[in-house]
Amino acid sequence: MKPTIYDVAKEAGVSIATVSKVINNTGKMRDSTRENVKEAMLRLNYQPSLMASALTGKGTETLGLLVPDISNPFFSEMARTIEDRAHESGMSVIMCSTDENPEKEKKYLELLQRKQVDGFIVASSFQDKNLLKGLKKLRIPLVMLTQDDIGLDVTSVSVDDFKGGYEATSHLITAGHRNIAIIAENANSSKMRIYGYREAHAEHGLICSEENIFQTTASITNGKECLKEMVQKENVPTAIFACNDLIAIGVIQGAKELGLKVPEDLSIVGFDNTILATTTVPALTTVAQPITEMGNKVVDVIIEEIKEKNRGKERVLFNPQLIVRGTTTSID
Amino acid sequence: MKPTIYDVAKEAGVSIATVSKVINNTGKMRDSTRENVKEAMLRLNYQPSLMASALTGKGTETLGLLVPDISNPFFSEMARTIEDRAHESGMSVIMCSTDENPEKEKKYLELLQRKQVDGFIVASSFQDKNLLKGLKKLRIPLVMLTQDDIGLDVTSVSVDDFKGGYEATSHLITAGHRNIAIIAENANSSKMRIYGYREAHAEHGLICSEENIFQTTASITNGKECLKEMVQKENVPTAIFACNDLIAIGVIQGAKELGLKVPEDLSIVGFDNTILATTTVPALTTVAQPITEMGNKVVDVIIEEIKEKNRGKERVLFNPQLIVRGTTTSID
DNA sequence: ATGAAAGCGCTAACAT
DNA sequence: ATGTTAGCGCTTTCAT
Repeated sequence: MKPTIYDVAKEAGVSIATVSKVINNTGKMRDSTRENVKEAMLRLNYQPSLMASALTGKGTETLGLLVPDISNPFFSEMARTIEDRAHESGMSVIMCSTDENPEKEKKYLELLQRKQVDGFIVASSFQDKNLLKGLKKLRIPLVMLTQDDIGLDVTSVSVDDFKGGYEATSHLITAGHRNIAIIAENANSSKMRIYGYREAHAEHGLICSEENIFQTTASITNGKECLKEMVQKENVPTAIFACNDLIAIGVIQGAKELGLKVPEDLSIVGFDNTILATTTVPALTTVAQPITEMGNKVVDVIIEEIKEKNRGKERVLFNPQLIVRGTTTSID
Repeated sequence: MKPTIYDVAKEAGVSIATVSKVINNTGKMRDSTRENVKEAMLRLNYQPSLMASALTGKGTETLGLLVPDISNPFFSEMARTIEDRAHESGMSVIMCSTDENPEKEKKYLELLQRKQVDGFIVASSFQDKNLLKGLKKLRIPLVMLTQDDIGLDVTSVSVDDFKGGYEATSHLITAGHRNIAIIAENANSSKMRIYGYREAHAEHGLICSEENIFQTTASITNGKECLKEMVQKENVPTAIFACNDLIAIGVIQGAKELGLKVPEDLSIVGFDNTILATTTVPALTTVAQPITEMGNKVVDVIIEEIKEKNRGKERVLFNPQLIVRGTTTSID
């Protein structure tokens, strides 16, 4: 059997209370006692049970991370930095992929609550905001990542989507493009990117046709489909701003299949700057989210909230950065 | 406060034992009682605490997954299928990236033990086998994924690396290549792939020069470096078998920088068939691991082991499949 | 400085 | 069919 606090107490010839104190580094006692107990722990290879201590009201030292899909490079890269930062504070992370499916969202949220995670990080899109309200009501720490909801009074860490959309589009407009399509996701972040897209047009005195605004869910296939749809409608833009790298790659591949040259016939800008943006040829011009900074920040923030339950809610906005690579060029 | 089993008992007018029985669907009781209790649970929005039940000896319904790096698409894709399959059995997954660093391996192993995970899945390379032996000694369920160690009597799920290496190399040899380099990882799986590479040479009556065998760790940069090294040594092969997609992509990019045309000047075969293999141009010829099947299997197996602790250890081998795409061509 | 004991929310053996 | 009760391994208050 694994040794318990009782075994250690016996081994060290003290009471379990004393052992508990050395485990938690609390209370006062003779140095020799402390050493004595420590040695006993070592001898028995004792590991305090987190279950038991969690039961007494202490935390589980576990974070719940809800993402749409961990196999999407954007989220796996984000997850990696979250994992590392969390471990620095002795926290581990349980990850769940929701597929943006409200049933799964509910299921995982409940599951993680039963596991008594100390806090939740909810990334990019959560369909059922009421579930989140439920968490708030129970005063369970929650931070939203890469999304924020005006209706929900919750701390959030995201990139400035408006600015990102604006810069991507401006880049294209400046390069001479006048017929620019945008392929967005059905997410709040995309909504802001669309506004940025509009703003860029407005600022240059251009009007943007509603027909150039497409919505889909993030995947290579859908990106490809979208482009084909444009071609069928015989309204092929000279440039496309895809609201994430996955879609952008779909567009690149679709272009290839359709015999369109990138960037000569079609310029493409992505969003996220995942590893995928560096593996295409030509490499993808994209709007980078500072994934590492954001991941670190979101962990810092959730840990803060766990420590002092009702802190003022902040909304942290990071700056996106346009990274010009090979998929965009000027025309005329 | 969150309702406890006592609250439910009071609400339903029964004892906590009865409530416990309906939670676990055990014991016998009047249907009306069961219904009555269920309604009480609903009314209070009661969620049984997994902490408490874990403390009484039941499992935590949590799996520990150790991978080298969750941000590597191969592992994130694998993690995704593991997560899904685990959830089907009501298990969640805590993921940890070890970076193949023995310190981290140790740290995470201990951490997860303290969290009392019901079992471990250890993927691709674990430096310190002794740690694993420790687990075995404590009779903690453990399954190795994408690696197996002859010395360790442990269940494993992997792809047939020998066969994979053999097929990748045969494909190249059949295409007329005679100077084929292999870039391997410092892992056991790569060892078998190298043997497959040798076997293919032998079978065709070819000798393979030791100078053509390179070892590195998986990353795009390292792939690039390796190719440059070859060029410096002025021994540029006509084909390279990279032991994973990441390295293969590095080689592709390196080739581009060096002015080598793929596949005309240099054929390249990867391994894994991750999403990355589909985003390069030309798309990467690679050896596919059946990620979904493997992920499902490894979960099934670990759950079996959790159920009946000492089962016969099995070694499951999946078939790799060569997927010919654009980075290989015949010469002469 | 150290220890005794109550309790955290649950399970399971044993009573009733 | 239902309830009583003794743990599970730990924290924490209150004594000593």
